[in-house]
Amino acid sequence: MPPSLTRIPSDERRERILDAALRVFAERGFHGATTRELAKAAGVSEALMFRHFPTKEDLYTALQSHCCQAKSGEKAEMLGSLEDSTASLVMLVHYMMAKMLRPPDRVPAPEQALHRLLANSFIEDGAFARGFMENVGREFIQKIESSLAVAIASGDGIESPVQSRAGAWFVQHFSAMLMLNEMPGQPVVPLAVDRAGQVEQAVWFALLGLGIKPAAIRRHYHPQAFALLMS
Amino acid sequence: MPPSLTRIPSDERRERILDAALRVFAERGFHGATTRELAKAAGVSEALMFRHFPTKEDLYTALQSHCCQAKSGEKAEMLGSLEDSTASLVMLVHYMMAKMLRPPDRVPAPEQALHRLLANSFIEDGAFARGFMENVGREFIQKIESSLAVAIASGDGIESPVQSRAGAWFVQHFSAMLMLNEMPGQPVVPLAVDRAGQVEQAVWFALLGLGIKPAAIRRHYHPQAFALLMS
DNA sequence: GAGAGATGTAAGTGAATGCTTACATATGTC
DNA sequence: GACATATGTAAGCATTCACTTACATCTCTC
Repeated sequence: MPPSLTRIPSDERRERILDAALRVFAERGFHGATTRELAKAAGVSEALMFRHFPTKEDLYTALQSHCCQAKSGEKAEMLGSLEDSTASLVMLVHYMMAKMLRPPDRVPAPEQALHRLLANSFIEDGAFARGFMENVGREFIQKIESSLAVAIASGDGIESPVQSRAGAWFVQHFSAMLMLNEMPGQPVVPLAVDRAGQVEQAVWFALLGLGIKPAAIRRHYHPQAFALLMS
Repeated sequence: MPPSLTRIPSDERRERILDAALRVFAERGFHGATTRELAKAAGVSEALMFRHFPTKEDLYTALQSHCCQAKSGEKAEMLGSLEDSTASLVMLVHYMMAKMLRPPDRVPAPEQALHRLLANSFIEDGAFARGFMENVGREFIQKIESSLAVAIASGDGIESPVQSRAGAWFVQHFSAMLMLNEMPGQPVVPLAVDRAGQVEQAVWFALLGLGIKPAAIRRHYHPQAFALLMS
């Protein structure tokens, strides 16, 4: 071993390789990424990379489960401290839309890379996306679902054929597609001139779709206040 | 030239290669598809394929513009014969959702392949998806937009911050994500047990999101009748 | 029927790809 | 301090890749 390169414990090296692989796989896709690129991005030789991950495919799947574990349980505390109410529902929906409609340069690189991996999974067998949604999205969905049920019971929302569970996933799907739309450098469909108005419209669309009454939305949703709160 | 293979005019051969390439590129992605596979799927030698399309990338982009032209103007007449009204809006939204929520084995293979190409484009630079949306989705969006405006003016819909244009795209985004969700063999998020109920809920969500009043939806939307009409 | 040009293929080409081999250095243990 | 083991690399290996070359056959024109 050349003395120029620091000696590093095995598991830490493993993580560094995974971190680098996330970037490369996200940019190039599975087939587009070469093992040379992957090794170079991690700052190691191919041989060492292949010692940690016997095949390129092993690295890819290891990366996927790594992402699932890393993100899991990140915002459980925030959700736990939130009561089930119309206000919470409005809050959650605004949070989702604002997050998904961030301009691409405001999205941290690792998060963007994760999004690309997820999008790729939809085109492949969907296994990664399925696992990710189950581990990470579930609490979020459950919170929306229970808040929606309370909102309807309290008279803030109407009874409609849209069941709470399905409605919660609809909101998630809708916001995911808003993000997908912005994933290329230039958005596929340019929605509006100003981001803030865009978020506000998306929030209204989602809340109305869930059956929340316009009066209740007006009462609970103050976009500019929310924007300040979350920046 | 071996006598076993029929001689075919150049432009027809070109189309056959494109048809085969659609299948292969959709299944494997750009980097995953090899020129051998592409040629074999088209039933020609690589050399001939390269005579028609100088590089693999040329074939890919030619395929994309081929798809745009092929689909364009397909249902203009149906949309043209539709008046701007709440009924039309309900009809259009149901049509979209029913179409996007078909079980994968009921979606014709070329259409499914096109969807995969589109999804890939979102991960890449989005240029193909952008072109496709402009050429193909525009009329649809415009019809939803104008019908929505009429519905609101007639009192069937409320005035909300969601503008007609944005709302129309929201519906399109929402339905697109429903389809993406079903694109892998097994859906990423299993929404409901029965398809019909799933479509009905999606339609309600979209119409409510646009600001259509529940009473108006109930008046114009009769899922089972629509399902019969369209089968 | 002969020349021209289009349609077609078999058999490569160099370069790149995923992966291995052979070997060197560091570290912990007794 | 020497042995075992883990960390690391340089230099390939066989294969596959996108793409060419050289050549054969068909069809149209005159």
